[in-house]
Amino acid sequence: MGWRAADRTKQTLKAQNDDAPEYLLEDQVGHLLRRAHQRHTAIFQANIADQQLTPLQFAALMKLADVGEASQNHLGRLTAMDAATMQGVIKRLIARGLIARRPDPDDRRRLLLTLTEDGRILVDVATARGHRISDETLEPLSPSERQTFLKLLLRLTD
Amino acid sequence: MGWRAADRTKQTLKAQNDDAPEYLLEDQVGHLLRRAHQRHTAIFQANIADQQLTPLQFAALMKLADVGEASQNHLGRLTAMDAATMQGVIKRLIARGLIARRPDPDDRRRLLLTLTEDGRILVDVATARGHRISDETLEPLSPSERQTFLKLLLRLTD
DNA sequence: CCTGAATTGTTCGTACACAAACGATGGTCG
DNA sequence: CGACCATCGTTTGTGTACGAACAATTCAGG
Repeated sequence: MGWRAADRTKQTLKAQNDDAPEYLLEDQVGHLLRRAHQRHTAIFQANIADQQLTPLQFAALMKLADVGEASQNHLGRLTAMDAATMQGVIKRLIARGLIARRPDPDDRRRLLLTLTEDGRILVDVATARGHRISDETLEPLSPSERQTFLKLLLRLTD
Repeated sequence: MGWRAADRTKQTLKAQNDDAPEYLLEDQVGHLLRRAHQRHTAIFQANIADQQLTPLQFAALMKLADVGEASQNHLGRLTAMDAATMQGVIKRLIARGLIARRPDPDDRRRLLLTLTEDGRILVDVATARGHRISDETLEPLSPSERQTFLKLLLRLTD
């Protein structure tokens, strides 16, 4: 169709002459957040003692150590994980014997999660690593910049 | 050596009485980066015109519109995607007819990628959406705070 | 020229991430 | 009491993310 070719010409000219609506990927928050998160997980992998432990598994363990006992969904909310995602994370942690699951006597829908002895040991070892990972992630910033950044980042988190 | 045992005791006491070495998940950069990224992708989903288009597919399209033509690996580097990840992203974009692939005459290992006419049309429509998505993601911050945040975030991105 | 190192694209396996639908259970309110 | 609705855990399907291994190709050095 003739109009198609005409349109394409116009489009090409517009793209060449007018760069007002331009979109630079490297300036977009989403892309920067994704890259910063990528860098953080790489730092995590390099510094966490246990090579099998992932950031989400680590978060679940630490939070469980914090609250002592919680149902899957509750722990998921505390760690910002989807129920379906939590399903897989918990399954792998149970398979490794780091957490245990027992039915809630007061609510037969719920499964209560607790750390096992091995889980508690791992948490003790990994806590220092966690702080080191956070430090190394923020290493490009000065102390005051870190504080500013974390304050602003928190406000972009619902 | 005596000072060693003394130090360890001091550490243990410190750990028991003082909760300085405690680990609060919600204060850790990695967790905050993850949650901010989650929130951004939710905003993306809600605001991008095409419901099938994902953030990564969008990034690949926009970058390809920017550079005109690139091999898979090259486009992957430009968009911070692993070669294996790029594989899947490109496959889906080709299946939807948004990009085309042809062999590089100068290097038979390479496959050159370009936008199709449909891809170019989608890019034109989605550019405004992309800016709106970035704005809405940064909405909790004031203009000067946004500038500060983006500057600091960029420095945490290798 | 020719052998070894590097690059390109592919596949496989594991682990998030989330929408959607499901059965089982629990609480509420008429 | 009984219908209704919310919540809990599970499964399925699609789409990132990346390490690892692979064949084909290119390139650099001797």
